Amino acid sequence: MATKKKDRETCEVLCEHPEAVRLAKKELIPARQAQQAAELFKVLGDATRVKMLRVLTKRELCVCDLAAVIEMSQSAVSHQLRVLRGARLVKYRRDGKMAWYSISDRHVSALLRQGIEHVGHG
Amino acid sequence: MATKKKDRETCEVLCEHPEAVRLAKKELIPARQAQQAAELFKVLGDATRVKMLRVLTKRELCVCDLAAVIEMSQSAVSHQLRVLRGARLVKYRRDGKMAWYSISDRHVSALLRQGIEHVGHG
DNA sequence: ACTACATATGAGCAGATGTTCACATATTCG
DNA sequence: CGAATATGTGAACATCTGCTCATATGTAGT
Repeated sequence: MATKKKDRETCEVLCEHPEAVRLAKKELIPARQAQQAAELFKVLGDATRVKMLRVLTKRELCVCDLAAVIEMSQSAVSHQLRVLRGARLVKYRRDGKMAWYSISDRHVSALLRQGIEHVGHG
Repeated sequence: MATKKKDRETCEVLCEHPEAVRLAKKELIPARQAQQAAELFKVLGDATRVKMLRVLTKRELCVCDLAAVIEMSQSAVSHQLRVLRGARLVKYRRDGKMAWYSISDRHVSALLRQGIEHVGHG
């Protein structure tokens, strides 16, 4: 915060296309929304979490099984599940000692799939 | 690297659901593909870049104008454009002193829109 | 109660990230 | 050429991230 300077006006004044700037500014996404979207993408922006989410798209798994599948320590997986839970990308269900996780909803798996497909044919 | 330990076997052996693990492992996304998808999402995982891409979805802009629109220094914007260019998320066109940028293709804007929409109604 | 097991979490650390600052490059105009 | 302008980039810096390790929490069975 407190990063807003008036220095920007220098640029605005010097810019070749004040009209384009004015129009683009009106279409600019609100900072809060950009931040939220960025945070969503940031959570998806880790190979471990991508693998986890991909697996959880297909089937519900407990923490230990998930750790075995992606070949990471239980601790690491648990930490990442916390992140995924915080972003509401996974569903959580407790059954005795076990904690079962699965993908949160169709939007999440669609977003994930779209990202994977985008690099897949590249 | 070199983080692969045989400790994992402990977990695999102890796990309650070896069958589920075996099946899930077969469906597991290749590490390379997960890494690429994660890198794509990582690039989208920054509020400044989200704002930039959003603006560039609507119209082509030069660096200076883009800096004015999102109220960031020209240098910061240029650095981020380098990242976006590296990920092939933006198109680049040079015209004299100016460099014009716009969104790369429909897939990118779709992915971006989907992320923004996902947080938008939350 | 105690033990065994599944999961969660805090500290610490190495590596990545995003901004600023200073300067380099490149193009246009006089 | 030299000055002005637009953009690109390296270094330094503070901050964030994801892992490991140790330990805490919670649950089931004896």
